[in-house]
Amino acid sequence: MKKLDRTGASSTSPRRDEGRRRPLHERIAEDLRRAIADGEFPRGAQLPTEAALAEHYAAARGTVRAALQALTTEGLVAARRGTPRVVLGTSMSQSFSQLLSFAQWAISAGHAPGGRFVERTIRAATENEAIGLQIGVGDEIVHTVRVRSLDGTPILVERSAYPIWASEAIMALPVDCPSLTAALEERIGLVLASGTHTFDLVRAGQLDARLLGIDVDDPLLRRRGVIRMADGTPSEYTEDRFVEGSASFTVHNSVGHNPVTRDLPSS
Amino acid sequence: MKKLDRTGASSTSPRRDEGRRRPLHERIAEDLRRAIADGEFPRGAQLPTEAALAEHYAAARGTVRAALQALTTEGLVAARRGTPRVVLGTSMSQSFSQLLSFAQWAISAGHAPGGRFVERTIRAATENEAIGLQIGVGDEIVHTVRVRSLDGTPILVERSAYPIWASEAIMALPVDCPSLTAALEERIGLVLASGTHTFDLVRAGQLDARLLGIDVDDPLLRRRGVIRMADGTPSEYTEDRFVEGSASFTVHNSVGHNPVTRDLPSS
DNA sequence: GAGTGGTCTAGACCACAAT
DNA sequence: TTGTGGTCTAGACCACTCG
Repeated sequence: MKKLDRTGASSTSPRRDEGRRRPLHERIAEDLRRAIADGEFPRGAQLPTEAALAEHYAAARGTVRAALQALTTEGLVAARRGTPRVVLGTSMSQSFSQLLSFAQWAISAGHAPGGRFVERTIRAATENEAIGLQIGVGDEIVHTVRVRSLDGTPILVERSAYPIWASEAIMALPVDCPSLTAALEERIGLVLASGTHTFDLVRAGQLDARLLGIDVDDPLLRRRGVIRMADGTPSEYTEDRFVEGSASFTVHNSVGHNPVTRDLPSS
Repeated sequence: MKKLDRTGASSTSPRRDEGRRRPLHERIAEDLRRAIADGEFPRGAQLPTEAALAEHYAAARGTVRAALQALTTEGLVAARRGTPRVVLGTSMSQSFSQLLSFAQWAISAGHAPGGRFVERTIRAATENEAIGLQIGVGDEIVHTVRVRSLDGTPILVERSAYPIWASEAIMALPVDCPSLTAALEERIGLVLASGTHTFDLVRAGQLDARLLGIDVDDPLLRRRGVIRMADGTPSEYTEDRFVEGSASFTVHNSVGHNPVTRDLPSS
């Protein structure tokens, strides 16, 4: 347990919101994640006890438990009464923003993301879009279609609906825009906080086939979902269609924490 | 907020492990889930404050926070400093066991689950199976193939690998077994605690095509994953292949809680 | 300024696992 | 029996939102 240090947050240059001291339980969680990823606690190993961690960080037990609970919900460790926690895996979840942003995910995976607008229009919301964005059917939205690529190869078509208050910022973007998430955060301070994602299988339509260079009947892995801001207001309703073999998605769940739902197919 | 009562756990007949009094924070969370599902707190509504809930349940604030954190990670509510929590959705996650068990999910959705063994053999583990079960390549496992149906219609083929210590119980099961999860819990006390699931898209092979009555090239939605016991020991490695249009899966994530990973395709 | 949720402390008792 | 994690309490201070 030598590597666990409390040094974190080297406040060399407090840029923007960054330099702000992070909560202790987050730093403890991060230390443990790193220690696990570095192989200090390999799969199957026992983590230090709550008491040991509390003493090491000079923290109360509740603070340590908050950190450990985070690791538990991430599927990294398992807990049982009577024995120290056990390491389940060595590196699982990526950062939150990496799931919400194709571009951030691609970069972290060592690939070059691309995004090109095929369509940008203002029109009335369909029923699915209205439900997702929590507005009325027929209310105006910004509708976009983008082809997104990895290292130059197109792998998905993205259809998105945005609330009308985002129209100006979206229309002002260049046609080639690898990360809309980053652009909107920079331009209008839009910060994402939570999301809901549904996965199923669809056939390519004529548009998908043409944009991706595949057959009209070829299957695509579809991810649909709503992205929300911190107060729960939806900021985006998106449908991604991935080419066969281009991506997969992994989820963790446990007794005390269940983010996944199985559903009968909807429209 | 009238409906929120602390009565729960009417210990009329403490059968098996059931009558055991549940933790207060779980009962609070359950009350709130029910109140939200019943429309008492519709989408967009504000939940009672932590202080109000603490007084209502005669509980400490920390206990109330534990309950509210559960709802947050389930994607039901969002929290911001300075204002009461907001309801995001009215019913999202199902119980944990419903994701791990096809049968329990089907029943809760009002359908009749079916399961028929097509194969039960003991053989050496493939590489994928060995990694999933954390054993050596070539170690003996129990391999099963089952066709599973909903209301009589076959909708998926399930291939599973179990550790050799489960072989006796599995071989003893009848050919028609709607819920293997329930059977194993009853017979050898196997209780599941956590899981990891990966979703992608594959083409049916000859076996799938024959069992499901589809074409060899038809696409299937694949769910692969490991199910674990409370101490982290893997008890099952499973690959499900769903017929197009027969099922979809939904996930929630948020800034403080990120169960989902996006991956490049693996074998 | 009043009230909210976020963080943290310092205890306590319990159920359970290992010895 | 000892030590673990699970639960719960009763405070405290802070950052933030809202009127």
